[in-house]
Amino acid sequence: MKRRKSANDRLSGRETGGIREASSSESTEKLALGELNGHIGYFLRRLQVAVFKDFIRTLASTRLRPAQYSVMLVIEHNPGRSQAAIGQTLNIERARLARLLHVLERRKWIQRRAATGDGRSHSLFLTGEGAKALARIKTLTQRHEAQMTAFIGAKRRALLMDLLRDFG
Amino acid sequence: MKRRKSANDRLSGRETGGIREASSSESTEKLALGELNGHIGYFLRRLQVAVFKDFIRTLASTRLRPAQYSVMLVIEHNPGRSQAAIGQTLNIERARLARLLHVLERRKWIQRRAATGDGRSHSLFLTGEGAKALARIKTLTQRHEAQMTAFIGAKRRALLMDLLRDFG
DNA sequence: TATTGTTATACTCTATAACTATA
DNA sequence: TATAGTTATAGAGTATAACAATA
Repeated sequence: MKRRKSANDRLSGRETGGIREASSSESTEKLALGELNGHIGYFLRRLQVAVFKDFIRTLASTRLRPAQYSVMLVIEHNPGRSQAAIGQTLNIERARLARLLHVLERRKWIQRRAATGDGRSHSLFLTGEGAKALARIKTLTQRHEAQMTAFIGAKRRALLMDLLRDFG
Repeated sequence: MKRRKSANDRLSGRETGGIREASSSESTEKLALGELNGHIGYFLRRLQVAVFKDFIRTLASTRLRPAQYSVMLVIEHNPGRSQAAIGQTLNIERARLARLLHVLERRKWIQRRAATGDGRSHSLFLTGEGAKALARIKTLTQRHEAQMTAFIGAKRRALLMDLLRDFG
């Protein structure tokens, strides 16, 4: 296979805007990985952590976590749906989603209304303030995604997306 | 691109040995993801979580977490190295690695010895018991990886490995 | 009985800071 | 001063269990 030497260079922060900020003094000796080389989970995890770190750093000013962002997006695109539906879509456990929504509610970015027809359900909506905040947030997440495309390489990223989408 | 319908079927547990155990009664309605469709981090995370869940389930009898497994492997393949070297290799923060090693030490699977030449360092080794346990553990992780190959598809897995290895 | 949402507990993981002992 | 390792704390994410209200 073709191995892009530049990928590891960028990972190490040896180029501009690298993900890790390894100082040149720090001895970055890498040991043998053994059977880890045969585990796809290991490599999936490494890249996922790097991508999430960039997301969190790029969105730091908003104090919005990846999971919170995904919930706001799904509410925006599916207004009025229940917590159960959101949780099933994003694989977020209902207990965790309840607390996550409380945080977003405290920031006045989302709103719960009594669901028509089922007294147990809440219908979820973005507030006007939440929609405005999300628009601003999207300019940051677009910047994040552009950084990831530069980091991974446009072609490699497209290939990965095609391979990964099936499992979303 | 070719979209393997069977991938989502397996994800939903509709085939034998599926990853999720969605009962057929449970309404698995998926909502629109919006801009999430353009974020590679989202899809990386989904698959990584699925793979780690299978790892944890397959190794449940050993109560060994993915991070602990990776540390034991790197110690096995690099006996006598310091905690700093292990941590740098696996991107595990030193404070976290210290506690993780205490757990493995309490199970008598690893051993710290005073490093020759630097009084600050510990040299890390597997114990005989640890090496034996790791051999047994590897039969389980091989089973896990075989399950992942069946889940992802051998060809797709190979393509992913090639694309992801660059960032490890 | 089952589902929706809530609260609570426990454990893992990540990120820091402060500390010691050595270099 | 800097590094290796330790301890502690705080927050996020995950996994359960128990509960009230409703279906």
